[in-house]
Amino acid sequence: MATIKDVAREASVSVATVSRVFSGAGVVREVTARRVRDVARALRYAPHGGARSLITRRTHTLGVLLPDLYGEFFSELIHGIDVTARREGYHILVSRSWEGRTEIEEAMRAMKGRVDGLLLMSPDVDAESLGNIPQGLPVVLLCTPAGGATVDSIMIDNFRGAREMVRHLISLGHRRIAIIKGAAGNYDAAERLRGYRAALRDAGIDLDRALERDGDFTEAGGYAAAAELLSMTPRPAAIFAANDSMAIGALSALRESGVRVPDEIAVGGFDDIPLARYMDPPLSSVRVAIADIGALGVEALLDSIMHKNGRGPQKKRVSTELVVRRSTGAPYAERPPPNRRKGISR
Amino acid sequence: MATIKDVAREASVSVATVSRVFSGAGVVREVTARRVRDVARALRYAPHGGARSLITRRTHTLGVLLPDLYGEFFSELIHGIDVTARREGYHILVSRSWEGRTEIEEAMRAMKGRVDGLLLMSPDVDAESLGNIPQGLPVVLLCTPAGGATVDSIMIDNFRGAREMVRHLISLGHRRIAIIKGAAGNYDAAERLRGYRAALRDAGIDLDRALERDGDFTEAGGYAAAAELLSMTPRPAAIFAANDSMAIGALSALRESGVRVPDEIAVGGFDDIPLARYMDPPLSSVRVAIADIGALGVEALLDSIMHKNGRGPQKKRVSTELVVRRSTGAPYAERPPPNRRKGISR
DNA sequence: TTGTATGCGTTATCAT
DNA sequence: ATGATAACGCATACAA
Repeated sequence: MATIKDVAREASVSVATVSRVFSGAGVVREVTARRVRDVARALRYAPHGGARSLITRRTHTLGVLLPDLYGEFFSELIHGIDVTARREGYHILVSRSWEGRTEIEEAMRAMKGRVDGLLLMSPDVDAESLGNIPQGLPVVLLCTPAGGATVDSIMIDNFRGAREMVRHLISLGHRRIAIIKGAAGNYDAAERLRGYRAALRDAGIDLDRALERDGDFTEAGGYAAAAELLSMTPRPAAIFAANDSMAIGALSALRESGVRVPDEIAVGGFDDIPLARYMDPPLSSVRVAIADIGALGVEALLDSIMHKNGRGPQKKRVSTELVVRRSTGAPYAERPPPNRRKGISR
Repeated sequence: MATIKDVAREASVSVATVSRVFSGAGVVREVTARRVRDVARALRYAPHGGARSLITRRTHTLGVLLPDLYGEFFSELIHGIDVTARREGYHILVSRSWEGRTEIEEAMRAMKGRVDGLLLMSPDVDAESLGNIPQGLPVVLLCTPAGGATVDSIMIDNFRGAREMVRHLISLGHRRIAIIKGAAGNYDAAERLRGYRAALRDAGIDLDRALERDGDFTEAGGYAAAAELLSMTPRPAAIFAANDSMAIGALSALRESGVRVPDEIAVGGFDDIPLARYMDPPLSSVRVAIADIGALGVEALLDSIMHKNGRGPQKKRVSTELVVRRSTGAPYAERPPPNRRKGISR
């Protein structure tokens, strides 16, 4: 593995000159630079990133710690991160965070000296573990309640989104509106529940705890909760699921019971994953600009890296948009337009 | 940002001792180790990964160069890579490869000294650009035709998969079977076309170039190609799309024209993306264990990293499995079972 | 325009 | 069991 010394020797120059050729800094006579480059190519030399960053104190890499990498949400999120980071000349070092605080802190430490900053999303992180981050490592939290910690964060406007969906359900004339809640202890889930309740209260509808069913963000959970709701008398007139996966599970349960959607029961979800518009009937949902979360996170992190000296913690919030489809009675069938996204094979 | 020296000074030991405590190598008296760890915690010290790898010559990081990060295919692929890498104690440094050879080579050089090996997937790479990789950097190719290059590679068994799907179509009694081809110049696409032709030839059916339509792996492309096929007389009895996205586009076109599937025209896809079973009718496809591609790639790469000295290039091939659903006349409706995958929100 | 020398934070070698 | 010190590969201040 050729080093800068090998190139210097072969090209009959000093290592400083080789360095200048590759780093772009300083001035080198064109003919010299040319000779250096030729030798480098012949030797298949490339500067050693680790060594370089040791002295420049810049890795041009962003650490990304996520709870999982699976499914459409994370695909979209990573895409948003990647595009933005890339535009600024940064690579991304991805890692799923491990379970529990200890492991997350370990993962964060492992990134020390390999990244210039950290994008962190984890249900298990709190202010105290944030206090254990290697000092001087900028961090931006993604969809992670800051818990009083003084770091930047990007959140989804869950409250407004949920409230808007439930208001929409109310505007359709429904009053017995059920919710299938998200995972217990989850921040987004709690906020969506809060939005649901606020909408009902604003409309002067009494809250009914029997209409608030537990869920876990999975299809199976939505299926089970919907089955329970069907056995109630009177049945709810509408169901708001705290995410689309659960709404899809609920749709399955309703279909199996022969309940027509939206005629007998209206169903709304949250997130607007691509699958939503393919459902039968197409699922109304609350669209979240997931990629924006990543993009905003990167921007905040880069900003934090540049202006290390305090700039108070910045909290940003990505907004949502109600998407009405047939499952809540949109008058016309929405035909999924041909999707311009590239196919799976490349 | 505390360094090993700071810790050594505060704990009244030498840097060597601190190093031993954190690297686990060598022996340190328990009481000493304890003192060192306490000081380290107080100083929020963590070893600097870059400096460490400079001398150990190990980064415990795998570079992943992909053409894109978008959609279900890459989500699944990265997941497979991540799980396997993680199990072996490796992080992954992800980057979309840039357009064209020059940029890819640049991206590969940028990884020098930051990763122990490279997982590379790119339509633009050839034997020559592989020759420009920083010397001594192990590489494994993913779904990338090796072009005579002497490196490890993991491929999909496109040929067998396509042949099996077309044989299935033939077994249904169809003889006029059309194909919507994948992107021009794409290796997987070419292999799937080859499988299609082989199946027809084996059955003694003459090839008809008019039944081989151009496609590009997108829904829109599938839609357009299907529309063209519908205008032919006589119409084809079945359509094999070289991936599911195009099959989904084709399904849209058929539905708009009021053509019943599978009664009037049968439709099969390739890849078996999650969406396939949600189609109406559910789409028959060729399942590819995408995550396995990533897993096998990581294993091959790790093996290559360990046994640097030649071991000839290894070529592996992940197999496929025909999944018959209603779009090619599976007798009963397959109801999507509740999906246990986690929801989009976490 | 180019070369020399120093240091980045760590581990490894060799003493003690 | 612990310490002193030389690498690791590179960038940069300073000298020439």
